[in-house]
Amino acid sequence: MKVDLARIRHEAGALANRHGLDGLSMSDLAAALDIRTPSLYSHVAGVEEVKRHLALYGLTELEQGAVRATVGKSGPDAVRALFNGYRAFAYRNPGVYAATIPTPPREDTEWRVASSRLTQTCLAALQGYGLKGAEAIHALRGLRSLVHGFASLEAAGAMHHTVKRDESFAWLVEVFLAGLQKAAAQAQAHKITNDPKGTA
Amino acid sequence: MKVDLARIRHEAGALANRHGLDGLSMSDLAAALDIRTPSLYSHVAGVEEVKRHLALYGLTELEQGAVRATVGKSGPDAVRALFNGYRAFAYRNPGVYAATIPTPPREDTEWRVASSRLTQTCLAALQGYGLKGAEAIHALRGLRSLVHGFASLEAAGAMHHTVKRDESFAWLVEVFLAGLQKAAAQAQAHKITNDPKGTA
DNA sequence: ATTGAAAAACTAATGTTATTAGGGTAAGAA
DNA sequence: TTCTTACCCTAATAACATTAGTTTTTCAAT
Repeated sequence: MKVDLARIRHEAGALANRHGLDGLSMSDLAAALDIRTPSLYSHVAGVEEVKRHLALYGLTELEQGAVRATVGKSGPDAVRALFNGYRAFAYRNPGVYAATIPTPPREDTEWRVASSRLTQTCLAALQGYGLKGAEAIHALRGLRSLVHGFASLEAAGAMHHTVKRDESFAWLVEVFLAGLQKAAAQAQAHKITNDPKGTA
Repeated sequence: MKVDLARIRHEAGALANRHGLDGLSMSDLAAALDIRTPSLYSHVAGVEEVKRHLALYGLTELEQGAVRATVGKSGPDAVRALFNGYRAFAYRNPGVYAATIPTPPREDTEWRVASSRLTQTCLAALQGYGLKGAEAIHALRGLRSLVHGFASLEAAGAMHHTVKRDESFAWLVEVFLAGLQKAAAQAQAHKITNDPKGTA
């Protein structure tokens, strides 16, 4: 069968999901594509580039999923939907998800763009809370820390009681939303205090 | 110089912190100890066992740090101190910290004990909120997800604006505490509703 | 249809790492 | 002092990534 980038990405993703991102090898990938290992180098420069393609794919999927999940929603509903979609993707594609974590190198514009698109979409989902400047960054980082932490502990097998994992995630999301609410209210109060007529 | 387990652990930790846990190799470790690679096998069974020792060390440090940080504190103060200590350790020892994440195999009692000791200490720090059953587990998982998520994104270089990282972490901790507070209050309310005289 | 260049496959070789096998040395207990 | 054990060594094997160099396939232009 024809070997192209799409198929490489697909098989690499499947392998990474099965054996872990670190367990992904050029040998296994070549075998899955039914060619010899060195032949892979006609298509990709090396294992790093394979992982880079996985990262691009994962970031795009996450971003599109986030858009689909949050469209037409706002406030807590949007954030909840974002959380659930994000976690579901990470849970179903642990290897691909892991590839999205490293920070792209400065010179890799394509990767950086994909990464920042996801960031923008997450920020958009938080819009309803009206957080400004540093607060918005804090919220964004909090959101990412929360999903990433939960998803990677889940993937590491740290959470035994299968039944309650969804419940725990939902609980944590609500905790976050409550805190977010409070932060938004305080920010609002400050603004009114400092600029009562909202003319700033 | 004499080679023993303590020195192996020490050098392995240093290497893992410098080059990442995955970058830790038997070759580098042997070189750091000034012996040939195969000689390492007189002391440890392989790279897996080296990582296991790192995990044991990391779990112990985290637990002792948590105890030291929270002693004499309760409620939000205890949880805040736990968060800060946990993150500080992960930040200063990214390689060792990464070793503490995988779930120990069923048969490895020592590792499992170290792991569950840390869990118990975290639970103890949350005691003040009086959460019962599933709620307590949710809170515990939430706490771990937050620190782990934040610490590993931080280690991955995901958070650029250096200045504000501490601020973001503090913000996230406060969000969690606010949510915890609310959850505790609701749990209390339910208890009173269902068993007004508290005789259950 | 034929040819000629580019793409993509192959074999062979190099270097790195983990690990095992087997042999020598030095230190400490009998 | 001798013997045993612990610890070091060299040599060898196997898995992997990658490079070099060659052949085959493909496909577009004649």
